[in-house]
Amino acid sequence: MAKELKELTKRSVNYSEWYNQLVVKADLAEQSDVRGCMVIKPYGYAIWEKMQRILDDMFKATGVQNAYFPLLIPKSFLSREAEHVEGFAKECAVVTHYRLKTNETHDGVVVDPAAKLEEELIIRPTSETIIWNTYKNWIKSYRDLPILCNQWCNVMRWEMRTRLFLRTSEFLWQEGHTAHATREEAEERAKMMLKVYAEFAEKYMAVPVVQGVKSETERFAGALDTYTIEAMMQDGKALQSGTSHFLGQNFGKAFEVQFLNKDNKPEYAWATSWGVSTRLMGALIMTHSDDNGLVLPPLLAPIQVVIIPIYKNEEQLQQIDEHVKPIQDKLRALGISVKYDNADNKRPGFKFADYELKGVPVRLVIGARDLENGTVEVMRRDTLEKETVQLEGIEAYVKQLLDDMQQNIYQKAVSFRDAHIYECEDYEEFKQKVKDGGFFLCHWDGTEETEARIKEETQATIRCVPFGVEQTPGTDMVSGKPAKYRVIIARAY
RNA sequence: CGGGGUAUAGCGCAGUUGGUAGCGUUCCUGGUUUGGGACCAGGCGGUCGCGUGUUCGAGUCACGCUGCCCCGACCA
Repeated sequence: MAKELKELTKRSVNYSEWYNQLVVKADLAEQSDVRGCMVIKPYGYAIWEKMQRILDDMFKATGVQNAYFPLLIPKSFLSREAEHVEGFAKECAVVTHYRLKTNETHDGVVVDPAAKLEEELIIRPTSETIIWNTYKNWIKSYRDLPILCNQWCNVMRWEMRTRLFLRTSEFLWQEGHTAHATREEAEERAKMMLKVYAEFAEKYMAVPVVQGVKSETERFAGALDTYTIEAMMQDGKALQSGTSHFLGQNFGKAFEVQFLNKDNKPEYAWATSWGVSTRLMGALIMTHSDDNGLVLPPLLAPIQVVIIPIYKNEEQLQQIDEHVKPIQDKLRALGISVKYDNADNKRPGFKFADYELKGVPVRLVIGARDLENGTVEVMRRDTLEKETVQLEGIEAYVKQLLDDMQQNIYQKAVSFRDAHIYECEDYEEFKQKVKDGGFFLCHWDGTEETEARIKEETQATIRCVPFGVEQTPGTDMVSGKPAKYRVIIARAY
């Protein structure tokens, strides 16, 4: 075990491989035998659960309620909205039969051809269609609006190439779907949810994000506007971490969702949808981790503090066991999750390395030396600094330390990102620099041609038109045409 | 679906001009250890991806198939 874990590739050598090994060795997830699918292991799932719980509370604070809609979508639903079907058709899993039978040699099963479905069912790649088909029955009057539903579920998109957490055929996510009486209200909701995502990313995940709006080509299939949060990974590539779509009346019209307004006139409902997925786990891992393994922000760490005893014999261990109990109780009283690892089959050095690999924020070490002096050794995962402190008041010390670490991890990520955002006016210079990663603030003439050319020549794409950036008109670096504003261009996952 | 690689023990690998399977690690047992990934001794574990061919004989050679990995296209 020991040496096997030690062989974590350095980030600088091969970022992709480092990421893969980290996910597996930190016990977060592994590749399933099922093509393109992922097994999320208990430790990884514990982080996802924490994220879910926080997000869920944030949604509810804005009036959203949870609901659940079917996994299977009749094929015809998907074709109601032209752009939507165009966007997803190529990656849908299709259910064609409902029964198996034993084969002729009785040593296996085959699909029963007699059980062919009249209309094929699609495993949802996203639920706009089935939800709007349902909303049709729910919405008659302006008094029925708004409808603010969210569902936690799995979806399936048959991707060509998959990567743990970042892109898997099946993934877990939440998808919110709202219906409104006015355009303004829907647009406001779409922007509101983007803010929720941004706040969650920065406050809890300690992942700084750029908020913005997508260009037309990068827009969600069927949306009028797609708002996005873009995070920067440690290799300088962008990761689209959450999106919120203003869908206009496209789905209202496609599914004939009409309501009578105050003037007793029929109108189509206005829609939004928004989602974040287990991809956020990828963002979390790639933003903070180092060559020793995972670094978790305290607010999301399943284990915030691990206590490790150092002992020479059984008697000493018992002494330490007794000694640790009140410390554990005091920490727990402050809402801190603590694990005391007095397992006898692993040596301290192994435990140190293992909990670092798993990103546990704080480690307390207690040995004979500490028993005598009334002290404890404290190690913080973000800086790997060790310090010996008095046991008296340790709980307050740790509490403060966890708060500091949350801030420090965030600040570190902000500094990294800001150091890799460049304003760029020259296309040749851009082509050179973009290979090494980073976000490039460039003037864009707004044409698809320019966008396509950049993508083809550099593999970089327009991530978004950023909010909160002072925009001045300029000249497009590719076409030389006038540009109204700057966009963020980067290579992306 | 293109371009490149790879397939041998749970994992990571070696295997020479073809001669009948090996190393490291994990795991199990016992003992000594324990302030940064312990050591010693013993043990379990393999139709060499699948198929066909060449040969007295194939992990090794030839042909076909399949899986996986990496790089593109697609995408949260």
